[in-house]
Amino acid sequence: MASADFILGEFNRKIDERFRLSIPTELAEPLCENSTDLILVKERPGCLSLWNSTHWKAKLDAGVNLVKAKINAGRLEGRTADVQMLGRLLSTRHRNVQLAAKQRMLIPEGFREFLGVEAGGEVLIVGAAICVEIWRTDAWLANLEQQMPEFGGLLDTLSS
Amino acid sequence: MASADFILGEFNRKIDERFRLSIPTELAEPLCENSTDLILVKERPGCLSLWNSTHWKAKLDAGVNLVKAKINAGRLEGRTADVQMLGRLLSTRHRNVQLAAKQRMLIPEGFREFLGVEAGGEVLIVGAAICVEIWRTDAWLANLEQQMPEFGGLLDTLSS
DNA sequence: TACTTAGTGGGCTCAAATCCCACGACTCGA
DNA sequence: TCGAGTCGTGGGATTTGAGCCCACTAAGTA
Repeated sequence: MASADFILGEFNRKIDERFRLSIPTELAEPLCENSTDLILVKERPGCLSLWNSTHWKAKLDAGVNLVKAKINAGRLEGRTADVQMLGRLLSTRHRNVQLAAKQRMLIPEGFREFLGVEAGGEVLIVGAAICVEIWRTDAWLANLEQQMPEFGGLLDTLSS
Repeated sequence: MASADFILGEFNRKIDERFRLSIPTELAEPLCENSTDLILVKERPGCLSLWNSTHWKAKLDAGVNLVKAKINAGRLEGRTADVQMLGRLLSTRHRNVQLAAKQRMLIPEGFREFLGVEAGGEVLIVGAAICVEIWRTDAWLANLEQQMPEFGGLLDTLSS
């Protein structure tokens, strides 16, 4: 990964009548270092994340290759169901999207329901260091309430 | 930290119809030693704090840079979710602001609700030794009531 | 009193965010 | 096969808000 800076910042945005969302320049720029190709991922109900596609591929391939190696080595014989589920998730969890002019992207069918925001609704766009997250407002608040107290400890753990 | 003096003093200020707030000269001067760049932080509901950006960076960057270094070294591969959470919290907790002419700053969207003061409302600006705090009046009073009795003991502990 | 300085209000401008419309591809049913 | 409706895409028009600047006022000072 480039020794890039963390992607940080918090913004309010409205979703179009046609489910388009414009990403603020501060976040779009570091995200699209080399291409306007992005990966949209279902994180949890009420939250999607956006990744630079090359970073994402690197991250994903590493994991997938490990699993493949294990399968080939016969080390997942008894775990067929788990492997199936992994495949299923790989299929549905993420998708390529493009940033069009004005940094606009279309939130595809399937991701709309997951995000849970109707056309014309509001979302929060948040920099999450290595990616950008799109939050339904109430999910964001609930999550924040829960995690804010952990902040100090988290920095300690990760940096130690 | 520079062997600067403590930043002290208490002032009433009005927040503009446009959410502008002018920082008293006594507090703004020591805060802006070298630049008009400041960091605005969400401390607790009803209270924001303002930091000299170089001091703040020193305080935070130490930890953050460690995390960055670990990421670049590939040592947090399995901890993506934690890194994301850290970034998310970094994004929402603080933001750069600038002091314009007359030491006026704009309280950004997101911090307004947190402070809980509507346009045209009153706040207290308080020097807190190493930073400046902006308080909603009632939050300030509640806090004061609770902490005042501890003052004597605190001075003893910190100075001994 | 005249002058200076700090705090506040408000006008102007520019850029960004949002609104809105038009076009073309595609689907579906008659 | 054709027309109507839907959806993705592009781009112009409008609005909103942040930054800049100036004017007014009140308080402190010579």
